[in-house]
Amino acid sequence: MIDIKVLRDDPERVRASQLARGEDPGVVDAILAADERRRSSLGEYEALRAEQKSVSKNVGAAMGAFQKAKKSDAPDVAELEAAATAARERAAELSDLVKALEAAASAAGDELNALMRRVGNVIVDGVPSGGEDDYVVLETVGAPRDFAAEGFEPRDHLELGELLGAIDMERGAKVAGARFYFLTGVGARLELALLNMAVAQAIEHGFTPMITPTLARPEVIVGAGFMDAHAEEVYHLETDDLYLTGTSEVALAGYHADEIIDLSAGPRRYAGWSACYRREAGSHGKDTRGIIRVHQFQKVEMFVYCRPEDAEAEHQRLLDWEREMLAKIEVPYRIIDTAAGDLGSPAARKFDCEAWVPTQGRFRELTSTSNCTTFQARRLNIRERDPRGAGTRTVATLNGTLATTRWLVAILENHQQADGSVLVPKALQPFVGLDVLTPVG
RNA sequence: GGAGGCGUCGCAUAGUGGCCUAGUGCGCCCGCCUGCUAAGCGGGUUGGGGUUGAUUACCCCUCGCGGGUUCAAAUCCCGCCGCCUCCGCCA
Repeated sequence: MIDIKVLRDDPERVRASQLARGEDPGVVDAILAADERRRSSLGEYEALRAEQKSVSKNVGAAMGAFQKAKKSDAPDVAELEAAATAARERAAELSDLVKALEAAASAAGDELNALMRRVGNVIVDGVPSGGEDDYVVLETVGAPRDFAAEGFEPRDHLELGELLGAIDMERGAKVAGARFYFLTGVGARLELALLNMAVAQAIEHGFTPMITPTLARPEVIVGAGFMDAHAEEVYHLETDDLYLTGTSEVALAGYHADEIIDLSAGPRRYAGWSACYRREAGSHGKDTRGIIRVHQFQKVEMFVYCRPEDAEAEHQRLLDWEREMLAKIEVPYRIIDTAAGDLGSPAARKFDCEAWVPTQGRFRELTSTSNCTTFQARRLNIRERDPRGAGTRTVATLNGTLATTRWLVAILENHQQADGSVLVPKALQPFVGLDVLTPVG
């Protein structure tokens, strides 16, 4: 949810953001009108409610006087009773009116909220306009290996995984269906090593490691923004009305929901380790081979709560920490600035790091870091004491990937040798306990 | 799975239909007093929204959350969430 004050003060900025996202800028005017209706409706209700309260208080006094007279058999009992009854009747009329006005005000509020929910976060200046293909490449790091010059045809990650006894797709399908898999032997070791290296790096940079719930209540999923564009992506457990989270971002965003947190000592940085579940609806036939696109995987995710004015600098830091991880696995990659239309509603800017996958001859996303500014925190009601004075204000949230199961694809393919063995990148060696993965008999 | 209890301001607690504009204590903040500190004294101390150009000020909502009964709800009723106790079951 964006800040309605921004929309009131600078509607043009919101219109421009909507246009860049390829969404309806007209919703801005609809919101301004609905906001006007809500405020006048609320004013009417509150005025009458104030009157009703004072009248009702008089009823209390009249009733008191009457009861007292009745007890002491005073001569004016009948008059007092009549007065009390009359006052009560008048209060009853007012009460009905107030109820009607309250309903109207609440309906006007609902209408405004419904419109507000349709607006994505206001993009950060500089985000490219357009859709999925309109990203801007910010930097390319490293160069792809020339396998032709080395004299062999690279094997894809699944072929390597099977040679090494690291990946078993067939049995994954037998147990859980398509897009499920077993990591076995060195595959399991490699994933644990990667995730442990990510956690170690996070700790080194002051993050608090977290192991999070992977089921979340509806309000947390909605608050984190996963019921907008990703609604079809989320597994739902109907009997319990819980959702399987597609990333620990959900749990970490919900962690401080409805709290006023203290950021005076700097950002709160969490590194969440969790299994992630995605339905991959609508991607039938895409990436069906191997572990590139699967229903369940592991991820270490950075999640930060910080002051709104620090969010852009923090976003750069998250990107730097992602780059540090990518450097450790020694694969070529590029960084893209995602276009507005491909951001998803909570993000104001998103950088993806995409690693080179030799057998596909293209870059594939390994990390994604989003600056959600105050959008996510506003929905989840996460605030801080305003350092500039009285009151509270909404904090900013950001997230970014440190490692996922998909990274194994890039590691295996980029470090393979002609005989099907795979060299373990130096930084990863102490975590795996091996220098090289060799094919099994 | 069954039975019961509880949820009030940062913390502790009072409040069982109108005197609640939610009291009291602790903590915290401001001031006074005081060689210093402590004590003492006085004041302040939930959050959200609205009116106003802004300040002051005023108004509405907020006693876990959402409904309902009533002229009037912290208080009565219903649902949900959370915590606790006992029994059963599983490990």
